[in-house]
Amino acid sequence: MPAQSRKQREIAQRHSLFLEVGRELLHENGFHQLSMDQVAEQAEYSKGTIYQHFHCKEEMLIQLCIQCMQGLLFIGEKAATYPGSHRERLIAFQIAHELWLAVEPRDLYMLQYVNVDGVLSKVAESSLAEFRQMEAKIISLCASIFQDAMDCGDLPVGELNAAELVYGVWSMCYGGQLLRSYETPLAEMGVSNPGRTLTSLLQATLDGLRWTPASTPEQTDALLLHLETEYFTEALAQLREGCCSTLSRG
Amino acid sequence: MPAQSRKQREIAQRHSLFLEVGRELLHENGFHQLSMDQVAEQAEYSKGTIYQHFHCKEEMLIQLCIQCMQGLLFIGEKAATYPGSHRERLIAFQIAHELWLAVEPRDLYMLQYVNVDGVLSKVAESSLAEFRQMEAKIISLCASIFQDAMDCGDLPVGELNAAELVYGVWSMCYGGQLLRSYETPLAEMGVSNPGRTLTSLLQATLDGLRWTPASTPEQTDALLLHLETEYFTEALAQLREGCCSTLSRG
DNA sequence: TCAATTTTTATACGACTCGTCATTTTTTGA
DNA sequence: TCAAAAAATGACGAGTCGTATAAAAATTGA
Repeated sequence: MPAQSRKQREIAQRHSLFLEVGRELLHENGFHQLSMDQVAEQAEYSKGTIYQHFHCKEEMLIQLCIQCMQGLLFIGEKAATYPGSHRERLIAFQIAHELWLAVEPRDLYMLQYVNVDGVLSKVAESSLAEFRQMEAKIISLCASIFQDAMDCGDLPVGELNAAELVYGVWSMCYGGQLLRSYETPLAEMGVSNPGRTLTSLLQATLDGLRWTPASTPEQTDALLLHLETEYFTEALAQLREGCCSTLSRG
Repeated sequence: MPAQSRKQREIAQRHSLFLEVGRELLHENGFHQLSMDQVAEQAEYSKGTIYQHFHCKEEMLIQLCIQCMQGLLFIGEKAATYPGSHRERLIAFQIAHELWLAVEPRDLYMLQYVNVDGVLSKVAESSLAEFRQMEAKIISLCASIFQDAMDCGDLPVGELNAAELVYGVWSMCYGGQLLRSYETPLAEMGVSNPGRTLTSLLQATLDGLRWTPASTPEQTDALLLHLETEYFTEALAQLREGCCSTLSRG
């Protein structure tokens, strides 16, 4: 007895197809301009069929976001198990975030859409729960790095607890990526490499928190090089493949 | 000869009325749900008249954003002239940002809407120019604090230039406020006072950058108290008034 | 094999929105 | 007062979402 019948497999495949088409159209035109009729046409199914899979446009969006966050969680887990100091793990986590977004920068828009205009109030309860769960997992993954560093004494316990530190780092990463996605001319301002800027600033913050050992620019450069060209390459390749294979082409 | 004729004054007043009505409806329902028919009805004018003032919905949004940023610039200038150390000025700048948003938290949504869905590509060129100019002014205001601190030796010149430091701080403030505006349960996570968390983290970052004198939690508390209950009170009152007086009631 | 039943797909439709433009109303100036 | 100019109006076309009904296809059972 197969785990899924032929019919069920077909339905699941269609679901993936719709998501993939939706993702592409969303990237091209934005959420507001995304039309369900267009998705139907492009996927070569009727609108009624689409609405059997997603009871509203917002539901489609949140499912795309969940996919998106699964990718982030995947590479975040890789970062959290980096074989090095706790400090290196935290930097790896930030870099993971950077690299993940670099795979498909337009995904960032999805995460913005989903948080405005009452989108979350329209989606299915189960989808919202899954979304929140993904969020919580990523947060706790990051928090565990801080907590471990405190437990082993690398990071002295100060004013802020692990959750607060996560909030701060997350703010900086997320805000930094949003600002880059906006059309504000950062380069003209004098910010030539925003990702590297955030890493340096994060290192400064960790120094300020008295996280030992302190950082040097040379060490940071070496770590970044290693992470970007070696440690994460396989995970990134999987991520890229995962992105496209949701269509289950071929 | 009056600077403006009666007619011109009437038109300007109507313009303000439309913006005010638009702002309220935007706050209530979000940008996508904001209907120009509704604005027309609420303002007791016809839609055609509205469209004489704003050639599209997006144009209305960006004008609201410009108003919004004028408020931020106003209180930011107050922060940048805080009579204290450069370091205190920078903290004042962050607090100004916090207090400004506290006056009308829903304004943050506007600043998000305007940066997605190709809104900026639909607005009048002059509006976009004004928007960018406001942005640039706020950025350079913040950059000047960093630059002054470097010039006088309080902040050693390191890896990052003033613009890059602004980018980092701005990322943290903006990202932090967005995360708060989302419905993610920060309090449950363990972040009881996000604003204070960011200030502490900013202080840690400045410590890490070797900005002298170093901070202590007690000094920070005292500074915050002074800023929130004394230094900014008048500016905030003006901001609140400005918010409502755009309608030019009475 | 073939009719009855169930499931799946397609599409016409109502309700709503944006932005336009011909028509109506108001204002201006002789 | 009254004609010309300016401004305000709202019906309209085009396009969207989500639904509900009709058509088609697949499955069943004899």
